[in-house]
Amino acid sequence: MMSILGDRIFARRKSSSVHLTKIPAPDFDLAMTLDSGQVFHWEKSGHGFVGTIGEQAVYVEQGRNSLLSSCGKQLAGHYFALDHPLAEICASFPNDLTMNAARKFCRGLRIIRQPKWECLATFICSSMKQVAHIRQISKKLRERFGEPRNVGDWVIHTFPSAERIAASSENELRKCALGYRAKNLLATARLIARGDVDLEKMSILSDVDLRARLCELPGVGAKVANCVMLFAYERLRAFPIDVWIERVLREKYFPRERRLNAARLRAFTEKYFGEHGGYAQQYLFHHARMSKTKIERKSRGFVTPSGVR
DNA sequence: CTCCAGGGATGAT
DNA sequence: ATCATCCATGGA
Repeated sequence: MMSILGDRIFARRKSSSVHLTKIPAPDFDLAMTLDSGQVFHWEKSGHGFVGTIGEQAVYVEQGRNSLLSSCGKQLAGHYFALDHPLAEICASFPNDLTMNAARKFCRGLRIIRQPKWECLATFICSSMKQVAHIRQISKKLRERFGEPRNVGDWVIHTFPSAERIAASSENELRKCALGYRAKNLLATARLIARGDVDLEKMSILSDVDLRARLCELPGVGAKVANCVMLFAYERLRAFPIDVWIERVLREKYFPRERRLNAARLRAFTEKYFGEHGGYAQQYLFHHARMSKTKIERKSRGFVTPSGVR
């Protein structure tokens, strides 16, 4: 109760005490981008969000056709991919009812450029977890193992390095609500900390080779590999298929179609959604997720009270 | 309370 | 090569 009130006052003071630079950003929706399930650590604060870009703490806020940022234009512009030709990208999506609805709903959503280790580690923790849970895990990892940084009156934490995680223990990681994922995160962190795997050098690999190399890491399968390729390696063709996307594909693109395995779904998505398939996937994912939670909220008011039984 | 979640590794057909 | 099970956790 006290902390909630304190946070609000804090936020207002912070947003007025930090100097913001204005970056032209037509066709950009900050809130949609940060709430679309591609990045999990940004927190609402005042009229904007507080988070980290790499090692730096940053406050960002939506402006009129612009992005207001406490950090340099270069850093924020690159992170939020303001240079992506969004109109062209959206125009490359297939022209069908499902895709058109998602494209309209997600206007201004951009695939951002995340640090590779941070993105990989977060998605290793994402398996069989709801977005809200992933946010909690990310926060706990940062608060326990990351380094504090200041922005305005706020203190937030960087995402811990692979070396720091590697120096931890499975038991310690499990305190961050990781469950069985702790072992995988620790094993992958150790491979990277030891130098057996160099995420930066893997940038030169082709899509096929990069995916294969990522899948060699403990806790990384096709889905997580595609997320990391899309969100950290700027492979805009990578098409992660999770439970939400699979549901959309089956219901909208293969209604009443038995015998649909992972291989056939993958073959379809690769040829149908094209060179920016990852972008299309993110639009479909966010639209489906927002639509369902809205329906659930709406129907809840009409449901008979629980406890009747 | 039950249900389910941005899955992956493993072992059985 | 496909398919079934198990794995921890907590918000809805």
